[in-house]
Amino acid sequence: MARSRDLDDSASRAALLDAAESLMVEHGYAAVTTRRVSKAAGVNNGLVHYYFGTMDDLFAEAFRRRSERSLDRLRHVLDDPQPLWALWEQSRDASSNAIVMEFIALANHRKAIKKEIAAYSRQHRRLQIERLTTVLEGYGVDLERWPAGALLVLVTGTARFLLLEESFGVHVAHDETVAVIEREIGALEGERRVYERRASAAS
Amino acid sequence: MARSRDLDDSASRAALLDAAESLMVEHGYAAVTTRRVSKAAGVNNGLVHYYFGTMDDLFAEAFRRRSERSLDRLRHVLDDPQPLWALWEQSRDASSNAIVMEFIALANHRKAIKKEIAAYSRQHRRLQIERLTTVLEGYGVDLERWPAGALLVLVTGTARFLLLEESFGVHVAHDETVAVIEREIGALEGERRVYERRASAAS
DNA sequence: GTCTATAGCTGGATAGAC
DNA sequence: GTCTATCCAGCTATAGAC
Repeated sequence: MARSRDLDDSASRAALLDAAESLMVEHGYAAVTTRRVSKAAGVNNGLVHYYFGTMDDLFAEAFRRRSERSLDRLRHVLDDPQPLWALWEQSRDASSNAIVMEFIALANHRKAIKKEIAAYSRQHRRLQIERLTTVLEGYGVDLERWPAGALLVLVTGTARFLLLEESFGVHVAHDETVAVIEREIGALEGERRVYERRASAAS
Repeated sequence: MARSRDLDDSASRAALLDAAESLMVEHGYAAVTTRRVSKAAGVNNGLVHYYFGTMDDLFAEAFRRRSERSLDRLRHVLDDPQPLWALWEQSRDASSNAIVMEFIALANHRKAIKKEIAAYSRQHRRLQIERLTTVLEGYGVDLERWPAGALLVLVTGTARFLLLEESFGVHVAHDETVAVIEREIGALEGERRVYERRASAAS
C-alpha cells in the first residue's frame, strides 16, 4: 500500500505482467526473460527493472495478481446449485492449471515464489474446507468418517494429477478414475445439470 | 545396444550420471550445467559432451537409468504380504519423489525428456494395474465398481499431491486425508504389520 | 580418454541521455 | 517514463593438444 497508485496502474506495468503470464503458459517460465517479456509487452526492456526491480519481483507480483483473482472466483464456485460438480469441473480445468504448474516448477528455484504459493495454497484450502463442510452437511454426509478436508484433497489432488499426466500425453486408467469420482458426486447431488451463466466479477 | 560396452561402463560416465542426479535433488535441475556436473563428478567438463553429446542426452540417460531401477523395484513391491500398504508407503516416499518432480519440471522445457517420462509412466501404470487387479480380486473387491486403475490413480495421485504440498510446507487437511486412505486400506488388509526386511536388488 | 582454451550466445542489471 | 548502450556472468559446444 506504500506503493504509489500511479506506479501500480501504469499500462506498461500491466502489459508486462500480462506478457509474463502468457509467455509462461505458452513457452514455460524459462521464456520469461527481461528481453522477451518486454518485447512481448511492447515496451522497452529497461522498464522491467524500473517497475519490478528484479525478475523475482516480477514473478512474485504476477503470482499475487493471479491469486487474488483466483480467490475471488473460488468464493463463487461453491455457490453453484451443484457445488460438488462445480468444484470438480474447476479442478479439471486445464487452462487455469497450466500456469499454476509453471509457477510450481518455478518455485523450485525461486524461494520468494515458494513462499507466495504456500501462503496462497493454505488460504485457498481453508476457504474451500469451510464452504465444503456446509455443503456436505446439507447432503447428510458423515463428516466424522469423511471429513470435508480429506474429500477435498482426494478430489482436487487427483484432478491435478490427472491434468499433469494428460499434459504428458499419459491417459492410462484416467477414464475409469473420472467415472468413479463422477459416480460418487452424482450419488450425492444427482446428474450434472446446465444452468444459466451466473454473473461473475472475474473476467 | 549399438553403443559399446566400454563407453557405457566407464567410471567417468557413471560418475557424471550420479552427479547429475544428486545435483538435481539438492539444487534443482537448473544446477545441472556442464561445468557444475563435471566438477561434482570430479571429471573434466569436456567429458560431458564426449559421453553424452548434449545436455539433453545426459538428462535422458539419467532418467532412463532411474526408470529401469524403479521398474525393477516396482515388480517386488506388490509381492509384499500387505501389497496395498506397501504401495501406499512407496507412494508416500518423499526421497524418491523429489527427483521425479525435478524431472517433471525439467520436461516442460526439454521435449526429449517429456517423451521418456510419458513412456515410463504408461509402462509403470500398466504394470501396477496388472498386479493390483490380482490383489484386489483376492480381497473380494467389486472391480466393476472400483476398478484397480481408478483406485491406483486415486491413491498414487493423492500421495503425490500430498508430497508436492509438503515440499512447500503446506499441510492443511493432510492428516485427515492420510487417515481416510489408511482406514480404507486397513479395512481390506488389516493393520500394517512389520516384516523381516526383504532381499532386494535395488540399493 | 582427458584436458585446456575459446568461440558464440543469452541473460540480468545498471548508467545515463532524453 | 522511456530508451540505448553496455558491463559482466554463465552457459553449451567445439577444436585441438596431449
